[in-house]
Amino acid sequence: MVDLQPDSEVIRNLRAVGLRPTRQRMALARLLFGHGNRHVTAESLYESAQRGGIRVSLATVYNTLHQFTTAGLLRQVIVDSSRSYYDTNVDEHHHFYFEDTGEIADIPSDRINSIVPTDLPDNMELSRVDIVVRLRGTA
Amino acid sequence: MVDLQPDSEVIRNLRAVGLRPTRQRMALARLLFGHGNRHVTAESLYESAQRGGIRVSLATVYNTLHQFTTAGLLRQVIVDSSRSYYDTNVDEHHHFYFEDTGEIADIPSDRINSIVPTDLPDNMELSRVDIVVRLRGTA
DNA sequence: GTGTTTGCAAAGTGTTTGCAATTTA
DNA sequence: TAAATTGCAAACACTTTGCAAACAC
Repeated sequence: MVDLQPDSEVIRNLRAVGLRPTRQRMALARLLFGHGNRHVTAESLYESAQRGGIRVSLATVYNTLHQFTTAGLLRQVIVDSSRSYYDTNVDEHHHFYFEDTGEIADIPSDRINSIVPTDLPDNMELSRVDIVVRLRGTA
Repeated sequence: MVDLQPDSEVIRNLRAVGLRPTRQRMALARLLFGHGNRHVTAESLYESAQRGGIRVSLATVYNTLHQFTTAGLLRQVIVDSSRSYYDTNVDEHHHFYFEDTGEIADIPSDRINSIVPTDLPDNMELSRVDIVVRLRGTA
């Protein structure tokens, strides 16, 4: 698996959002943004890092996920009341959540025209559709 | 505030789902189902109980929420990745989630015809709409 | 009386934080 | 070298669990 992002680009992207390009942040940025969309938890990203031989603490993974989210590089996905998931796709879109495995997949936009999609992944049945309209007080 | 449910009815309803009508379960059932729809967390229900002079432990509140959910009397609402909310309305419907206060309100069904409701509560603005299509493996 | 349920306290899980050591600019 | 970042371990919030005492039937 080739990593197409040169250091300079990763550095530039981090600087662009006001974050110092430390070894840990660069490595995590590569894992997250180097190969298409990902859906991660702190734990899963930490494991990816370990497998990739990246020395980084779990605390730093948590901090980095928050910083990237605040910077708009990641978006939190709420599908489980006991774990936080993060999505590298920050565009407006929705998700399949596989209850059995805890995995998440983007719903292709052409399938979400009706709220309840009729075209589900193979061997999967609908558990339920959750729609949460999140509000905040006006300024 | 009058409690319209006679003991016999609460007992019958609990028995109907295979749960012994203990003092704690009856009292929690009254709190939950006695006065229209409620959206609770373990902590909020525990506080309601305390305010109402009901002696029940937090552990029992957790256990009871699970039992009621398994029995189909409650439904879990996933809006926060660190707390579990339960809704006494188990019919298909959706929610407003007030990020500032952590409160939940049902979305009146006539407002959810378009995915993004145009008619929001006063002084509230849209943070975002989360749609999660929850799937499980076929049998 | 027998099996179920409760309450407590301890343990568990995911997450955050204080702070000294390290790294970046 | 000044400020930001890291990693560790301790602290945290929420939730679950083991087990003896209390309760329901």
